[in-house]
This record gives sequence, C-alpha cells and structure tokens, in this order.
Amino acid sequence: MAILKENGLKLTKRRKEILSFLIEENRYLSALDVFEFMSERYQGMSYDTVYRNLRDFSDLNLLEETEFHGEKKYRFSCNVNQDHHHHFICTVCGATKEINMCPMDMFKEQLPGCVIEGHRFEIFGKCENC
Amino acid sequence: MAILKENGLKLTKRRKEILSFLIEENRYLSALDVFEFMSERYQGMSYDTVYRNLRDFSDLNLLEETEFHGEKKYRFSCNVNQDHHHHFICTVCGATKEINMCPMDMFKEQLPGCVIEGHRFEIFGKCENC
DNA sequence: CTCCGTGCAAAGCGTTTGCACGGCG
DNA sequence: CGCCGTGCAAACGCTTTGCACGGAG
Repeated sequence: MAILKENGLKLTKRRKEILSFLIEENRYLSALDVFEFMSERYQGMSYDTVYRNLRDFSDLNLLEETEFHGEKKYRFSCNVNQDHHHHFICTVCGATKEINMCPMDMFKEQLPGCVIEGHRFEIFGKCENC
Repeated sequence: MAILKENGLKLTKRRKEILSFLIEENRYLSALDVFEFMSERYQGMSYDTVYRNLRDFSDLNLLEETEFHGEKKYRFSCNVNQDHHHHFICTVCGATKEINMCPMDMFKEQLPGCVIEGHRFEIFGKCENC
C-alpha cells in the first residue's frame, strides 16, 4: 500500500477497502461489482469514486485491466504476481487461473517491418464453480 | 453475397458498398471509419444504418469483430479466410496480418474442471506503413 | 403491393469531468 | 489548515431502439 503514498495518493478508508476487496476476490471484477460491494459498507457510496480509484490503481499498475470479448466494460483484477503471465478467465464469475505458457516464446518474429508493441492471450470459459 | 439473401436480408446498395469497402480495406475498421467512407458516397447517410448492417453481417459470421486493448469501441474486418487463425493488428491503421500459429495447439489442457469455450490471441504493434 | 431497410431522433449504458464540500495528513 | 478525496450532477462517446417513410423484390 506504500505505493499509494509514494505517488501522492492518500490512504483513505474507501481506497483500502476497494483494494482489499480486489485482493481478496482475486478475479476480474467490473466497476459495478466493486460499487455494489462498497455500497453495502458505505451508504451514499458513489460510482465515480469507484471509477476514479480503479483508474488510479490501474495507472499505478496495481491492477490488471481487460475487456471480456464482446463486452464493452472494463474489468479489473489485482495483480499480485508481477511476472509476465496470461489467464484463463471464467466469463461467468471472472475467476482467473494463471497460465505460464506465453505464445510469444514460440512465436519467432514472422512480421517483417512491423514493430511489436504488445500481445494478448486469454482463454475464456467456465471455471469449476460455474 | 448470396448468404444475405439466404438469411432474408435484401441486397441494397448501401449493404453492397459497406461489404465491398470492408473487403477492399482488409483491416479492422470502426463503425465511424465505415460511416465516414459511406458519407462521401451518400449524403444523409446515417450512423444507425452502418451499425445495423455491421451487426447483421457480424451475426452471419461475415465479419470478425474485436476490441483493441483499452478501446471501448468495436472493430470489424471482413473474414474471407474461414480457417481458424489469429492476427497481428496495427493499432494505428487497423491493418492485419494473419498468424497461423495457434497457442491452443501448444497448450495441452492444464485446467482441471474448467470448460474452455474460446480464446483470444492478438499481437499489437505498428505495421510497416505506420 | 408488401415488407424490409433507412433516416431521424432519442434513449441507453458505461465512463469521465466540473464543482463545492469534507476529511486526511 | 491546506489540499486531496468524495458525492452529486451533468456531459460524454459509442451503441441501440422506436417510429414513419421509402425502396427492393
């Protein structure tokens, strides 16, 4: 949590709770998911605060951010493991499982003239609980 | 184009032009891209018509649909090659290059209890023209 | 001549922003 | 006590929908 202070962000109750919740849940959540959880604890909790904080956390690389295929909303998940990895993602509950294989390791530059800036590899499906 | 008729869609001038444009461009385009092109040909061309047709084409699997990472809008590209494949995608112009390697071939089910429903593998970067 | 396709307008959804108050440090 | 964080409200961008007219079959 020290990272927050280092970047000039104050350690408010709401921030702590949002982060704790994401760490505890350990899966991809929408802003609405977080908002609903927070609303149970703070009456009058506002959507904007959730968004702003998720955005701030994400900018500090505390979170992983993705969009499920065909969905237009952002999904956030707390990034404890800083190593490069990919995910199996449950499209029902957002649960993730780390996949250590990276297709880029197998993929030897067959793109003459192109500058590779990033990649994305995600497996979607239903986890054992859904 | 016969597919349209088979599914009860009429062959209108706008439809033909939208499809031709997508085939000719051979890259991921936003609805706005298509709208702007169409507007040059038909004054009074409406956004809704573009959307409706892109949606219809996509539902008939005539198009590939994706969202660039961090973008909230849909991108469409005409799917001539029906074989399973992945893409290098230029984040500037939307140009694509087919990648024949599929990471799922290397990936032997290490996800006990999970039902795999789909996957996504995309490489992002700049193409030789951008 | 009958429907489907279209343009127009408005609504919808998720997200972002401006402003003034309130609480952390 | 200064400034960042927050709630409220409104705006935003992209997409979708309802309705009545117009064109394809």
